[in-house]
Amino acid sequence: MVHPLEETLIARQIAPTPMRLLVLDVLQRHPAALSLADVELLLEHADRITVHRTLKTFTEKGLVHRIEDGSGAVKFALCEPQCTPEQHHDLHVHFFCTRCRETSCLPTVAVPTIALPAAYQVQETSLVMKGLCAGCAGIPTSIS
Amino acid sequence: MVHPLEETLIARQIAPTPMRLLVLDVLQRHPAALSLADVELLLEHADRITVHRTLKTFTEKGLVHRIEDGSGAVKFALCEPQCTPEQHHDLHVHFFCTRCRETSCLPTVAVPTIALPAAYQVQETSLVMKGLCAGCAGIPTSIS
DNA sequence: CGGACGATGCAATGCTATTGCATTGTTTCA
DNA sequence: TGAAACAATGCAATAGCATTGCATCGTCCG
Ligand SMILES: [Mn+2]
Ligand SMILES: [Mn+2]
Ligand SMILES: [Zn+2]
Ligand SMILES: [Zn+2]
Repeated sequence: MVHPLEETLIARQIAPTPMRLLVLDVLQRHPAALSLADVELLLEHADRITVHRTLKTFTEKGLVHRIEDGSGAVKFALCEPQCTPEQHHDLHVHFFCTRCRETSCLPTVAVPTIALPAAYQVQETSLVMKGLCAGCAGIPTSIS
Repeated sequence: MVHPLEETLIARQIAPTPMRLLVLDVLQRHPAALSLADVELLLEHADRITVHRTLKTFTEKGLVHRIEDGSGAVKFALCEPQCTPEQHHDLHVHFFCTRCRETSCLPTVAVPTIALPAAYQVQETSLVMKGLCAGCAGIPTSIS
């Protein structure tokens, strides 16, 4: 009997090393998407470069997807189980909160199909909405 | 009679300095969105920092909009005449070509309205599509 | 004239991402 | 088992973009 975290990695052809299990664990525990710096902070003594290469491997194997939210740092979030590197099944909208700077996947909000002039060959669509998240919406920006 | 470029700046409450006129001119001449480095290259002897602050001023005054295309560098493109810093009227899709790395505004392709769970307060929507542009679509990636 | 203000330009810094390279750990196979 | 082969790790260094600090310059009043 293998640990569930190990199974997840093995299913994606990723050798389950201690560091990778730690990174996967922290990704699973956190609802919001995490940047490289976030993971580094949450894994107190992890080397930044190793985490970077771990996230790169995860991305290449279809375990996580990259989110460019305009915050300056790329965020990472777990993919759906049926995702592969070639074919992603979690083509959803992402939300970036301008107050708490957290980025979330919105699995229930699919990216709509957009028709482009025929000359374009679309490979990928990224839809990021910015504003106040559920937690921040009720809080005024400052007490004045 | 004032020069048309000067009129454009004055209409946006921007003092028409020589540097600003040069940056506006290069933005008008180029169909694709330009990064800070692009403008710096096109304006041979311009100081990088001054161009940076010029683009920042233009953005704050509603003359240009920022495009985060995931290329690593923010791109800038002219807004429609009726845009203001508070209210943009050019909420269109942007296209990033993965081959020539050019980013274009698609003024004819509007960003669709996306319904989010009520708790979210949306301020802005960014929709970037990636693939091959009209010019690059016909060209194979390499001769093999 | 002289101060106030904005614009400019050089230097320095911050932040994120990435590469080089030596070391360590693990698997393979004779 | 033992050595080669390979993968993973960690430290150092570098690259690239963005931003800030600060002194200077120019212009516009008063
Ligand atoms: Mn997601
Ligand atoms: Mn645009
Ligand atoms: Zn928030
Ligand atoms: Zn192209």
